Amino acid sequence: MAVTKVVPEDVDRKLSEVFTNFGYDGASMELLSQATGLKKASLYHRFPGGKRDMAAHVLKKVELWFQQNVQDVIEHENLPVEERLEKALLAISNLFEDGAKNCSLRMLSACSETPYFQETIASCFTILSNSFAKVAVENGMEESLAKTKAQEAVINIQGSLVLSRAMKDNNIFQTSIAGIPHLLGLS
Amino acid sequence: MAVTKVVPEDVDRKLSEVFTNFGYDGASMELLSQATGLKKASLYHRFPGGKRDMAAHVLKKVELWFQQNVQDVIEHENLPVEERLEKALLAISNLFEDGAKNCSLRMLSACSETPYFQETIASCFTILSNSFAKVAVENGMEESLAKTKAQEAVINIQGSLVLSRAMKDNNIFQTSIAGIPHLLGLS
DNA sequence: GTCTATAGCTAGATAGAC
DNA sequence: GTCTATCTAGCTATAGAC
Repeated sequence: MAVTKVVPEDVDRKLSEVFTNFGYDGASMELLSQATGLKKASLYHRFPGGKRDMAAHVLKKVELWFQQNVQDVIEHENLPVEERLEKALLAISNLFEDGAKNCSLRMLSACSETPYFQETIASCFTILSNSFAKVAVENGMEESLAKTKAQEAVINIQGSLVLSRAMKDNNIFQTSIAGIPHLLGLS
Repeated sequence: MAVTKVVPEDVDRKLSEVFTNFGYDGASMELLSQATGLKKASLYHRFPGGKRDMAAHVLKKVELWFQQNVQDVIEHENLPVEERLEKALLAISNLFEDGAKNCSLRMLSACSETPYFQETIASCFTILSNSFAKVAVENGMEESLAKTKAQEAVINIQGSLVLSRAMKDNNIFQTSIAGIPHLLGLS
């Protein structure tokens, strides 16, 4: 019998880590089992659809994270617009560990099961882009330009993460994040 | 017996396609065999180190491609600087099929074998970045700013490819490519 | 240099005890 | 709800004929 209970949030976090570090095909049931501390049969009990269910579940959690830590912060927090943006960007920096961690969205957006994940992945990018656009508009930028600049900000995050890890230089990511307020017309 | 000879260039291209579409772990020997038309034992004859050798070989070809189609074009072609940049950007657009195709560098930069590929992948990004910087400097931009802008251009290419495929909208990639001359101080 | 055949292993997935 | 034990299919890789 298990002496320590397995907390669901810990399981979610570990599953996310394995998918993010190894990709969908690289994340074997064995790795997922070792990381969570749950035997394979237990994982299948929680996720009857197997790996695909686990990855879909992880992505739904990521979507929720972006809603809470980016969208809600920018739309509903009682702070000046530049501080709401800073708070969201800080959360994003922490999520990606200043450029040291891969993006789960990207890691799961190019595998054989991607069609099952595509909608949630696109939703995450849309949340991010719409939130950035809201900041720019609130600061006086014209709406269609704001949408363009917001998409550029999302592109900068993804692109700089790719390069940071390929070049082993987290400054690339950090510089890109630091440039987003200016890109959106702030400061 | 084989009626048609297997041309090495075709094998290289097919190997690249499978790794680019499925990633390293998703590219099974069976898929690689079917795509090239060579049986598994024949692939091992050509690449004694197996999949790792194949991926490393593919990446060396990609590096050569960037040297010939970007670096050499920008450094040695007898054309005005803006036309050399346009030519290189057109080659890049074709390489990624206007945003419809994944980037092999990115697909191979996050798997268990990545340490063996890291140097070549970083070299490709460096070639691209240095070439863009050269364009900007040639056009009068101060050198350290040129380096920053060139890196932004590479980030835009990678990031827009990620987003284009996640959002199923090739315009994202095409718009990013179209913005690179301006980013580097041209037009 | 390409093939057929197969070894040896690990993958994802399930049965059934507790 | 977690476990041990196990199945089958697929994987990487090799042996040896032609």
